[in-house]
Amino acid sequence: MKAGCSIVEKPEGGGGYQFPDWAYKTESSPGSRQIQLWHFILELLQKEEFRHVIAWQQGEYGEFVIKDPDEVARLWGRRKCKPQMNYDKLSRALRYYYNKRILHKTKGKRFTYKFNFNKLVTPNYPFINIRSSGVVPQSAPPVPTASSRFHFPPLDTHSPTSDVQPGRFSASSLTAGQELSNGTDRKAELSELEDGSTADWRRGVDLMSSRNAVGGGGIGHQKRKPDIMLPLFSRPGIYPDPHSPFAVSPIPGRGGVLNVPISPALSLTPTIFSYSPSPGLSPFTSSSCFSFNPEEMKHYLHSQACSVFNYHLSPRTFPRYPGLMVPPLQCQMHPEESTQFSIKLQPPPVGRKNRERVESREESAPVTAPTMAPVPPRIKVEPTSEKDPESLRQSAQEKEEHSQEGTVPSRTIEEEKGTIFARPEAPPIWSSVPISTPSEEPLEVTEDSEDRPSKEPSAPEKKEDALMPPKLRLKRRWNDDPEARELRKDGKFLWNGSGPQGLATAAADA
DNA sequence: TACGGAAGTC
DNA sequence: GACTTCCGTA
Repeated sequence: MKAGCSIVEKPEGGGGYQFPDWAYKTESSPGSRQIQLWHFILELLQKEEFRHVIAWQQGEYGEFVIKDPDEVARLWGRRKCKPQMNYDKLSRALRYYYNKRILHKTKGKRFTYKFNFNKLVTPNYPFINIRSSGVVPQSAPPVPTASSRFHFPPLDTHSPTSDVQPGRFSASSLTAGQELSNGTDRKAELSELEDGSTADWRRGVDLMSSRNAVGGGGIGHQKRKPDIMLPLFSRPGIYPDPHSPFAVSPIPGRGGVLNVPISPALSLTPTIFSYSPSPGLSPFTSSSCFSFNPEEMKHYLHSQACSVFNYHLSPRTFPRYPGLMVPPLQCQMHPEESTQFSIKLQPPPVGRKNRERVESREESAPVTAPTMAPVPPRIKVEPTSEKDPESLRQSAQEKEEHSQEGTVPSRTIEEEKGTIFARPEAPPIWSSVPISTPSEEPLEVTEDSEDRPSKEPSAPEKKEDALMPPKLRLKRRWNDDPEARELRKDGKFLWNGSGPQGLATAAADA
């Protein structure tokens, strides 16, 4: 930001999303030394005095209307010291956000755009918490049912260039956040699967709120960093808080660095959250918060697995953590939830070229969409993803349901076309499968597993086996191996419920 | 009004 | 990398 150009000094504490202080520092604009347009838009949206210029659209979460395009452009131009700025140019910049999926256009509505907060919040505010005590000010985008869950830490009222407040956004979270946003070629990792629509977010928040209604209150009162808790799946039972798998650490006094957001967006930067085997090598090293807590690690891995499954992410997104096994996954949501919680990830906006490409490709390579014939989930299918007949039936039913769910009215055909998921399937198969990452990517069967020695070389490699695709081979082994079956039956499976010891054992076994 | 390519700037 | 500027197209 050039000096003297700023017109929006600092967001007021009272309005709009309360992004952390550093979010408004130009340096915090990921990948840029200048304020980014979306930042600026948020700022305007947040300020009462610009309500006549730009405002949140009622009824649609994250949607805003530019009421006075020229004025917005003028403000933007002023901010950027570009007196020649006009709406045409500004909108061009906005259109660049389509591809980044930070923003998309609300079709049919003039000057109306919609934020994809998943894209904004997660990479930039990875440790923001959504707390039951949260407050969403007036100007925040309408969140029909659970606005009170959406909370950003309050802003400081002092200089925008002041440092991050300890305890608000700790160095670690900031670092992580910046690592996130500056991580290696994120574009490459931004598969279309990884995007969550704001609707997802909303649904998730709704989910949270409904859960909070029952057991709420526990999370927010804990003295901990303002982690972001993207509301998704919980694993009831182990942790006292039913709302989130990460909400409360079982270890007293530990907020839990591993309170990692599990969201479609998590996978945006899978490697960022990869935990190095040694805390010393951890990305969180610089933080005093790092703890190598096996419980949390298990929890984290578990959730990762859930995430991988539920969002059909590539298991590549799974952290490599030699020796660590993931406990049996019970990502299956509560029945009611699983029926309500339908995920529709936003596809990337299909550009002209892409549109053509997609269309031409559709015949040969069907895209996953609820309306289409059953297609393999867009996840690297691992041996573990073989389902037993029961789960197959289930997922078939689910698929049917998906196709019956019909289309969300507000979605355009184009969006619908690209809709990736109608609902995340619970991962029954993972429930018994070790997600170990010992000698490197046992999950990575699809790609290069062929060159790798299989995990159980003891099993006689039959010729037919050899001819079999690795997936099938592993499946067979999985199904046939009595030992494995036994383990499955017992539910031992490396995860024996003995906590850290189990982990240790598992690691040792591995 | 909106989209997106292309080239240029910082 | 994130725009800015220009422009052809729908």
